[in-house]
Amino acid sequence: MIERETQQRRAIREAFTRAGRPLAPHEILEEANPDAPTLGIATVYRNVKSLVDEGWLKTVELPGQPPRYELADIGHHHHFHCTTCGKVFDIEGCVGKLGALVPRGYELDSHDITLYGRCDKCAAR
Amino acid sequence: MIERETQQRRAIREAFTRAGRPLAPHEILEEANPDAPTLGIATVYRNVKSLVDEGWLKTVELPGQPPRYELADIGHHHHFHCTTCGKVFDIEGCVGKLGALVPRGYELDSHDITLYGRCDKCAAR
DNA sequence: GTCGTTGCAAAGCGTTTGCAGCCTA
DNA sequence: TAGGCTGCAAACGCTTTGCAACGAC
Repeated sequence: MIERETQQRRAIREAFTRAGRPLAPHEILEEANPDAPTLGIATVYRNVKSLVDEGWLKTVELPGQPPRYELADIGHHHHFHCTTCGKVFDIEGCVGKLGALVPRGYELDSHDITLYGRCDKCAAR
Repeated sequence: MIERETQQRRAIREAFTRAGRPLAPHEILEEANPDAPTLGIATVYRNVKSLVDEGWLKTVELPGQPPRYELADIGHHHHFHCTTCGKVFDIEGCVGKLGALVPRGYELDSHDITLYGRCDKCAAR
């Protein structure tokens, strides 16, 4: 599908490896700006889509938020959404016994957990 | 703010008490159609907004989904999203020890848990 | 009869698509 | 050089807003 490694595509990849947290399309644009000042939002959307298709990125959906994306090679984890700065951070670990919550007759496949509060930088202020 | 109890507003209220689950705007339109066949989507949005403002409804945000709404007077709970029929159901109970997941320096305020799978009707097929 | 509310249509906003020119291979 | 990729602008789908007509009080 994607066959060429362009400046723009490289800048988008580096934005993710540098950030180390899930990025929304407009955050990608900002993060990649030093490497690719003329990068357009349409190019961000197109490259993100192909990077997800080829398994380099995965989609991170949080309640009430536009989709973000992060490197696909990190394992099962959840997310912390800072309500002050708006950034999203990865959280390690998971809780057990979610199956106990499911009503009789329902079949559980997977789950999402989102934590809300203040990140270390925002809490320190 | 809202001063009049119109046919449309009554139909929207009844849609929620009848459904007993979170409803998205288009689901409200369908559910209220028997009571208010000419109901317009703009009216749904305006009434939902005012019902949230006055505390009769609350917003239910699920990952990757448009906002839904449900009666505000039900307590803390989470949601089950059926990946077959697309409907959302309330789940009672909650897990503990989420605080243990939070990194040092972060402050936890609240959380969302979303379960995915098949509801009883879809699982029975 | 007043004036808040409704329904339509236009405006917004974020995302996707069409197309001519650019640039990687 | 060829053809995939980019950037702009138009198209889209969902939500919000403007406005004239309607209807609750």
